[in-house]
Amino acid sequence: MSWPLVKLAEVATLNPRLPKWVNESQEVSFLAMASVSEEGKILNQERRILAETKKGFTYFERNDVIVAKITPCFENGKAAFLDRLETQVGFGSTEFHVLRPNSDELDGKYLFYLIWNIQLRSVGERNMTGSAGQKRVPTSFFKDLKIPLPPLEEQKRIATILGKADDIRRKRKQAIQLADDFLRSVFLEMFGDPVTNPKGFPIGTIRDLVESANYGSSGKASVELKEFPILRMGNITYKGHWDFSSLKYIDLNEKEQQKYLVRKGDLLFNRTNSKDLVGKTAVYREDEPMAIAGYLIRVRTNELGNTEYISSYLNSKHGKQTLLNMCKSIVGMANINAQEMQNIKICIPPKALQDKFADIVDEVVQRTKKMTTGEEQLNELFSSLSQKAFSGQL
DNA sequence: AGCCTAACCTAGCCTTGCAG
DNA sequence: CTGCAAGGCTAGGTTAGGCT
Repeated sequence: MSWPLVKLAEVATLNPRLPKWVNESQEVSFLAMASVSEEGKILNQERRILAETKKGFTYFERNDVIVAKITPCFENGKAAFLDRLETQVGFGSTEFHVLRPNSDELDGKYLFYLIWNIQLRSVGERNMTGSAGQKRVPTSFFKDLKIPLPPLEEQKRIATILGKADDIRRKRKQAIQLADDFLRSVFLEMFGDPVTNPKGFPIGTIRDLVESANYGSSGKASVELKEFPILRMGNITYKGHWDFSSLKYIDLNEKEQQKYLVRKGDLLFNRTNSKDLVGKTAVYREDEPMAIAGYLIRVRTNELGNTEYISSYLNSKHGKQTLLNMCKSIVGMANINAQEMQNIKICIPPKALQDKFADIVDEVVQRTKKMTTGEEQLNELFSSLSQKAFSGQL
């Protein structure tokens, strides 16, 4: 059975105008673009008095659906169903479209999942208008959008099923976060707080643990497929994880391969970035070799150190603070060179203890990897579930 | 006249290439 | 090796011009 297709404009109001009854002294929730997550959630609701809200901001109400219109927020899935809006009336970025379902015909949560599904598939992309760098989805896209419209009760059923699938997906994400927290507490338990060094380990510098610290290749990275993927600063996340989603490539001769390839267990350090992001650190844990760009430093340890220990140290709260303090008084951009990085003070626990910690990290990482692939499968499941739901096969 | 939208502008941050 | 300038990208602010 497939549902009748109806123009969205017939069952919802698009970008409604501010009604007269709204009072200037009234308190409203304010949602900037950044307060809506790509998971379709509201992150924080700022409270403002309406009179202080500058003219031109977008008006919406509780139970509306808002969708980012500007690229890339649209493609990234910035949208939300405002059932938890803390005030009846809200304002937000001008880059939102507001969709207000007619309550007797269209369920808000159903509409949200429908729109979100379209967003994540970027069906709207070809309808975007504007200059190359600044594209937006025009209102006409939503006005003319034909949506499948089952009876209200059926819409609610579909929204509930999709909501549950979405919850499972989110819980999986939380589990991955928990693994992170777990490793942090294992670190603390094994080595103590690095500030107070309660276990009385000898204190040295990272240099004491390092065999070599080399810069990467300054060769130009190419989007086209070449012999080796090349890791750039964006591939290391702030938390010290890997994001291989946008790789570039490079060819290397034999000599360069020695210098610029990373292997399992190498530590990588981002030496140039903004103040907050300089010093992003992660351990490379893949089997196949990759190259590194010039603004990354490849660190290999000697018989006293394990890269997992150093990485966890630099990714700890204290480590992050240390890095931040090192690049003080530099505006806009910060550098920490290979020497300065090796000057960082660190406790030196026995190698066996560091190795034991690395084994635990390894085990947790392997398990998390399985969960991450599970996460991808869940994303696909959710996606195909949505397809089925909206075509009347659920 | 007032409203709305597409187009344009900009600040601030992030990346990258490259000179010394 | 290293620091830095240039340029790109994103979110969000402003404006011109068309429509009612």
